[in-house]
Formats: sequence, C-alpha cells, structure tokens
Amino acid sequence: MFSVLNMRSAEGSGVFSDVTARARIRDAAVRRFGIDGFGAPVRAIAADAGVSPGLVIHHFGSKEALRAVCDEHVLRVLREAKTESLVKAAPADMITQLATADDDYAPLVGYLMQALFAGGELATAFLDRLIDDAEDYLRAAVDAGRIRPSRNPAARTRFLAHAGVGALLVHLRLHPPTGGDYRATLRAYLDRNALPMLELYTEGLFTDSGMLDAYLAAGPSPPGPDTP
Amino acid sequence: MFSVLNMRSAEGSGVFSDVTARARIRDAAVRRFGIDGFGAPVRAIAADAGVSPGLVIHHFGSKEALRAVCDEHVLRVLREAKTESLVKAAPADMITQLATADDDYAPLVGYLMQALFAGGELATAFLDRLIDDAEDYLRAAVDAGRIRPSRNPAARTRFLAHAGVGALLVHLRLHPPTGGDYRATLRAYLDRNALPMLELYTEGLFTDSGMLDAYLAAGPSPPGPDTP
DNA sequence: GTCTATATAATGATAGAC
DNA sequence: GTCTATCATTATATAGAC
Repeated sequence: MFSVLNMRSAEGSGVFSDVTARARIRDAAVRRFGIDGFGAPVRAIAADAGVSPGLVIHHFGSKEALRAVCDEHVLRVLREAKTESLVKAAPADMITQLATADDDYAPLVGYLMQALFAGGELATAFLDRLIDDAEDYLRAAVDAGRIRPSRNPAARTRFLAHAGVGALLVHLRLHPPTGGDYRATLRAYLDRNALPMLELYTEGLFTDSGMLDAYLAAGPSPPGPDTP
Repeated sequence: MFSVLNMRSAEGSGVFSDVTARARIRDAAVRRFGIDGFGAPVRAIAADAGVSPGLVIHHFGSKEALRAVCDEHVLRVLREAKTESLVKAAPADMITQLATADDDYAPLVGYLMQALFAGGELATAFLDRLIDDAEDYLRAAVDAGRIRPSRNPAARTRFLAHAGVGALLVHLRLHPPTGGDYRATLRAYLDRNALPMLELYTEGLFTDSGMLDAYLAAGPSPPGPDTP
C-alpha cells in the first residue's frame, strides 16, 4: 500500500544511496531536524520517510537514540568531506563550501547549524575538529610568514574559530533560511562580512598598542586548555 | 494556606521590589526562562512564584503573552542600565558588567542569552541597540584617531558586534553555567579571550594586504543595510 | 519488517468555586 | 485574585496483528 510513498525518499540521495528503511528514516530525521530543530516530532520524520511513527521507534528505540545516530552519521560524513581551506577567512568558508558544492551536503549543513544552536556532542566534536585543523593551517601560515605569530597560538585559534562560527550563528538567527536552503543565507553572510573581516585581519582595529601593552604588563593569568 | 510560600519570591528583589503576584510571576518567568530556556513549562514558573498554574494564565492570557511581557521587561531594564563602555574590547564587556555589577541583573543576563540562542524580538532589539551604541563609540574613536577608519563603518560595526556576541554564545554552549550563575562563565570567557582579542585588534592577522587588495580589486557588491 | 491501535505522560489552557 | 479540578492536545513509546 505504501510502496510508492516508500520510494520518494530516494530523491537527492546521490552518493548516499542507502535504500533500507532504517537509512531512509535516518536521512529524513537529519533533514527534518536540520529544518525544524530537535523539537521536531517523530511523526513528522516518519511522514517524511513514508513510514509509520511506530517503525521509527522500532528501529532506533527512542527519539534520543535516533538523534544520537544522526549526530554520528553527520559527523562521519562531515569528516569524510574534503574541504580545501578551512580557515581561509573564516569557518563560514568551510560551511559555505559544503552547502554550495553538492546538494547532498545541504541537509547536513542545516543539521550542523541546529546542533551548534542546541549544543550537544556533535557541536563539541565539530568545533574540536575545526580548531584542530585551523591550528595546523595557522601554524603553517605563520611559518611561511603569511600570518603574524601569536603569544598564545592555541588561544588565538580557538577565539578565531568561536568568533567565526558565532558570527555565522547570529546571522542565521537574524536571517533564517527558508525551507532549510542555506545557500542564499550563506552567500549573503559572506557578501556582508567579507570586507570588514579582511579589513580586521589585514589592518587590525587599534591605531596604537596601548591596550595590548597594558594587558601584557598587568601579567594576567595565562589562558589554559579548553576545559579550565 | 500558601501565605508563607507566597513570600519566598521576595528574595533577591532589591531595586525591583514589586510584590504584586503579577510581577512575581513575571520575575519568576524571567529566571526560569533564563535557566531552562523558553521550553520551561508554565507549571515550573508557577511553582517558582509560589502560585497555581492557572493564575499564570489568568494574569497573562497565554504562555506566549507571558514571554512577550518578559521580553519587554528585560529590554526596558537593560536599556535603563548604565554601561560604561559597550565596545571596549567586545560586547561581552557589557554583558559581563551587567552580570557582575549587581546580583539583581544576573537573571536578566541569563534571559538575554537564552533569547539570543532562540531568536525573537528581544534578540533583534538588543543587537540593534548594541550596534547603534557601538557605531557611535567607534565613530568617536575613529575621529579621535584611536581606531582605524573603515571602508564601510556600518558593516564593520555589525560584524564586530555579531562576532563578539557569537563567540560568547559558542563559549556558553561549550561551558554552560550551572544554575544560571553566569559570573564564573563570563569571567572564564574574558580570561581566555582577552589576549587573542587584543592581539587581533592591535596587530591584525595577515602580514600583507594581498587578500584585501584582491578583494577590493575584484569590485564586489557593496554590503547593503541590515535587511538586504 | 511494517502497520494499526493504544497506553502513558506532559503540556497549555479553561471552568467554576471561594 | 486565587485556587482546584478538568479538558483537550500533543508527544513518546508500547503491544500485538499481519
């Protein structure tokens, strides 16, 4: 009876062709969570996947377990995805690459943004990975003389990543994408912020080093690792 | 029967001494929303205020209307609060001032953070106000020669505000305050980010202007107002 | 494996007594 | 103004038939 409905989720699968019901439910959950957030009811996910609500629980045990599977899946695909330059100007670059390069990745970007809004394991893991990669990139750029050295490279990398991701999150809250399509929103974000970002990274903000000197002279407690 | 319970919310009222039940419910809602987010049930707010769930609806009509009243109240108090320097190093400074200066403001900070996470009117209004104030501050600082001029001052102000607030939001997601006490969390945020922030603002990041020059030479579309 | 039907719990909101 | 009791809705999760 549902044979036709059962096939409709084959759309947009592309490289992720897994036609088992379990995989279809998981992909539907990633899409729905990415659009409506993690408050989305199981019923909506089941409807999107063309199955009954009961089957969702049958396969995953609970909604929370379903979310955990989605987290794991999105993180795995994100890790496999090749991104050319993580911190060319900001973390938004990586996310923009993912959202625009291939339509298959678009739902993942929505899911990632919701996870960053809501917190949880995926958000932490993604940021950790982003910062690790950025650390390597920045160290190499410093060695090559393209980027200035820092008195605390690890703290700088973390701050740049948090500020870059954070600015994007604020922009997304102010200009939410319609229907989960992040491409226009991400393009607007880059159009709007590329100039001030490049200005800040190239020229800084202050005309003199008074505030920095005063801070260094005061001998503040050195920033520790990520979990102080 | 509840006469004793009814008095317990008088704690921590300070300058906001309004002992009517309506005000007590509103203050309890601000606290509860600030700790648990806007998904907090009406029952929990009623319990905090020492009243019945029915009375909450009786006074405000609906949970949504209660939130609107809270938004309005928090925004009004925030506007009346005197903050010495909004963008000395970042918007976090203002929030830190509010959270540490007076315990009465602490619940408001929690509410503000939740609003920034969840979006809505208060988030927009707060950011608009923050950016307006920062615009004035930056213009004066540029005129005084303390801060470099920008090719697009409005876009720069907005980016700095979004990045500053955004970095704080990311930090809060990674290190959530326990029991709604933001003071330790905010202090940790400043301890950790003061140096990289000052370095970036003082020295920039790039050693040459190649990327900025290339961007300017390409003649990109000029950033428009806040709603493009 | 998959569905239908149902149990159970929580929530926002209402009605009427005091 | 305030409470108690209740309704209606919605949500997750279960039970058992096919």
